[in-house]
Amino acid sequence: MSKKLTKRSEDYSKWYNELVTRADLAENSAVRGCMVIKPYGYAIWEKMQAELDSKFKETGHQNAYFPLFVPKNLFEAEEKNAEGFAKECAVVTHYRLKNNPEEKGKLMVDPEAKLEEELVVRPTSEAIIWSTYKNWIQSYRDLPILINQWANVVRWEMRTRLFLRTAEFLWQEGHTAHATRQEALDETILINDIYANFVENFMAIPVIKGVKSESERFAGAEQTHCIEALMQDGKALQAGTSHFLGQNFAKAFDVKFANKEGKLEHVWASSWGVSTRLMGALIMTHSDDNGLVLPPNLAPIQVIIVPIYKGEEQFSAISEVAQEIKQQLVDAGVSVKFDDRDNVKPGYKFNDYELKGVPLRIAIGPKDLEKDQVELARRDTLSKSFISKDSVAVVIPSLLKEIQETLYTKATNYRDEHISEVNDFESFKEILNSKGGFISAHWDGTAKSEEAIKKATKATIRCIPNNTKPEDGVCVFSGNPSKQRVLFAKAY
RNA sequence: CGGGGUGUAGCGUAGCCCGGUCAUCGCGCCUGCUUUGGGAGCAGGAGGUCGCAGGUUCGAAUCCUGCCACCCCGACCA
Repeated sequence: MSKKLTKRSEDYSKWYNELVTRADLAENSAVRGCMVIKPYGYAIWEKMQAELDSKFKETGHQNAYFPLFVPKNLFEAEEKNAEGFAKECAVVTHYRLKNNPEEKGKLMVDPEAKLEEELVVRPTSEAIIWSTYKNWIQSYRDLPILINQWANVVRWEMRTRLFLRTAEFLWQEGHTAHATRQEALDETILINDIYANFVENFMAIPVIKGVKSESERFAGAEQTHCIEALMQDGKALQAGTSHFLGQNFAKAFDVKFANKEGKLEHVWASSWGVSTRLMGALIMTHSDDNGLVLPPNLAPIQVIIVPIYKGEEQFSAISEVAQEIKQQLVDAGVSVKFDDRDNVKPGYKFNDYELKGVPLRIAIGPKDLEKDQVELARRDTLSKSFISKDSVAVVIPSLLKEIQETLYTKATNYRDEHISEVNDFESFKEILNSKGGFISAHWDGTAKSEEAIKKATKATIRCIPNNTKPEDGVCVFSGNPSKQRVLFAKAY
C-alpha cells in the first residue's frame, strides 16, 4: 500500500475509503455490506452519542429499548411504511441449525424449524414500538410519551459504503406520542432543531433545515423535516430527519386515548433519527489530502505530544517535560496523549496523527528544551509555531476553540459558495455537472416534474428550506408557476 | 436483478494471451545493529491448499467446464 493517501480530486470514493480505513475508523467486515467500527471511530461516535443523549434528556426524553425482531404481521400494519421498507428487509425464517448429513462438519438450516410467522429484522422500529405503545396509552394523562432508543437497524442495501450506507448501522430513533397535532408537530421541529444545533456546533458541519418533498418523505409520514449538508465533492448528504407521523401509526395500530371530555381519539406521533452516517458527513466535510480533520469537540485525542530525541538521556529529559505539559493540559480539561513509542520515528508519528485528524500536535526536542519552548502544529491549517512551555495550558484550550470555529466557518463558506440560483434548465444541468452543490430553483410542486428532473440530471429535491421567502417564478423544468425556490442536488 | 471486471502471503501486486527452475516485487511482520526535527538504513528471517471442485496433459497459477466470493456501473436507499 502506498503511504500517501489518494488525492480527493483524483478519485473521491477511493480517497474516502482509504481515509476511513487508514485513519483507523472502520473497515469492511467479512459480512456482506456490514462494517467493523474500530475503537478510534467508535470513540468519536460515543462523543456524538453523549452530546445528543444529553440534549434529548434536557428536553424531557427518556431512553428505552425495543426488540430487534418485528413479527411480519406487525410490520405490515402501516401499509406505506411496510411498502417503503419491504425491498430491503432481512427476514428470520428459521430458528435452528442441524448437522448436514451430506457434508461432515457442516451445518444446515433445519427445515423442521421453520417459523410459523417470519420475523423481520427491524429496518426501523415504528411498528414494534407502536404495537407496544398501544398497551401503554389509555388516557390523556399517559401522554406525551417521549422515548428514544439507541440501537442497530438493518437495511439490505444493494450497494454499500462505509458509514454512509451499510447493511447494518447504529443510530438513535425517537418515537413520541402526543395528544394533539400541534404538540407532535412542535416535537418534530424541536428535534430537527436539536439535530441542526448539534451538527453545526458540535460537529462543525453547516446544515440547511427544511422539509422533504412528498416523494422524498419517510414512508408513513405526513411531513419529513431534515437537515442537509454538503460534502466536498459537491454531493449533498441527508444528515438527519425528524418525521411528523400524523395519526397514521396510531390508526394502523389502533392507539387511542381518552381525552378530558372522555372521548376516544387517536394519538399524534413523531419519529426521528440520526445514524453513524453522521460519521461519513464528518469525514467528507473536514478532511483533506493528508487525512481526517477532527473538530476538537469530537476528537478522542485533542493534543498529541511527540518527543524528538537521540538516546536514553535526551528521551528521559524530554519525557519529563512532556509529562509535565500533559498534566497541565489534563487539568485544563484537554484530552491529551504522549506518544512515547520508540519503534517509530517522529516523522511517522506526525503523519499518523495527521491521518487520524488530531487537532493539535506538540513536538518537543532538544532544541526546544534549551529554549523552554515547544513546537505547536495545527491540523486544520497545517501551520506550525513555537510557544513557551509555560503557556501551553493557557494557549491550547483557546486554540482548540478557535479551531472548532475555523472548521465551521470554512465549511460554511464552501457550502455557501456552492449554492447556485438558476432559472432555466440548461444552466441547471450545466452548473450541476461542472460545479455541483445545491441548486436553488423554482419547482411547480408536482412529483411529475421532480421525477423528470431526477431522470434527466440525477439531482433530487433535497429540501424545501425553512428560511426561503415566497417568490413568484416558474418551474425550472415545466415552466408552470411556482411560489418558492427549493434546493436540488445530487445526493448520497 | 441486468451490464462489466477481479480472485496469487496480513495488505497491494507481477506472471496467465504463448502450459515446463515460476511462485515476482513492494508494504507490513520477526531478530539484530545503526538511527530518531516530516512516513529510517543495512543484514538476516518467517509467512502461500495461486478462490473452490472437476477435466485436458508426462506436467496447470497459466488451457477447458462448473461453482463460490468480492468489486465497479445501473435500479433502490439514512
